[in-house]
Amino acid sequence: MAALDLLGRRWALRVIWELRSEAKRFRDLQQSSGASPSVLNQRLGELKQAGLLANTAEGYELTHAGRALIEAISPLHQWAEKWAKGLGS
Amino acid sequence: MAALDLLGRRWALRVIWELRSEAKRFRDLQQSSGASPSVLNQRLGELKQAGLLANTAEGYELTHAGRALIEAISPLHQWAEKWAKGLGS
DNA sequence: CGCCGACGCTACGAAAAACATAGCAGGAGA
DNA sequence: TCTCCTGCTATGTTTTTCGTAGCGTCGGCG
Repeated sequence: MAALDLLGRRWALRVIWELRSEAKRFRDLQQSSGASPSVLNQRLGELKQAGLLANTAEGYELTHAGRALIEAISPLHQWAEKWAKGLGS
Repeated sequence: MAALDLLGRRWALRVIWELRSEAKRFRDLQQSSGASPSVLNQRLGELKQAGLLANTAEGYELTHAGRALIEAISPLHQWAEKWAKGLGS
């Protein structure tokens, strides 16, 4: 899983996740994710170079590869929800 | 995705991944993952508390919840392989 | 008993990553 | 020109991770 080197970095998966349904602007990503601008910019650069997202006129949005990643993450998301509920028990 | 707070930390997913097929000892995990003992111990504590793994007589191994996570990660793994190949093009 | 190795883990200082905050440069509109 | 929004950078501080060394315990084995 070499992809973990990229996606394991802080905010990387989070940014992808934030863009799952719509394009967002730099400052919006900053707010909704909570990352500081320097790191956010760094991650955006890395993810852009990895071909997962692109900066369009509407802001940052996922590429085809990025949307494929979202689908691959979907089971993980479902697991996360179940797991979060189970923590209280 | 609150689970990202836990799994997004460095080595967290990696440790889970290393345990996917068999139990491993502390030092083995250290070697195969590459994490330093202090962080590894920290992550192991967090993951243990999260109920994803346990320290048995055979070493660290995944719990039921941990194995469920592995299954949830599986599509991500497949995506990662395709993506890694596509980077060269 | 004493010695040895493997075990999980901790301590320590150094390096790297992420932090919060302030501010820059460019473009659009009034 | 003035103002606002855009993406982004600069700075100094805090947090995280790193690399290495070493501790305490336990089970064999002589």
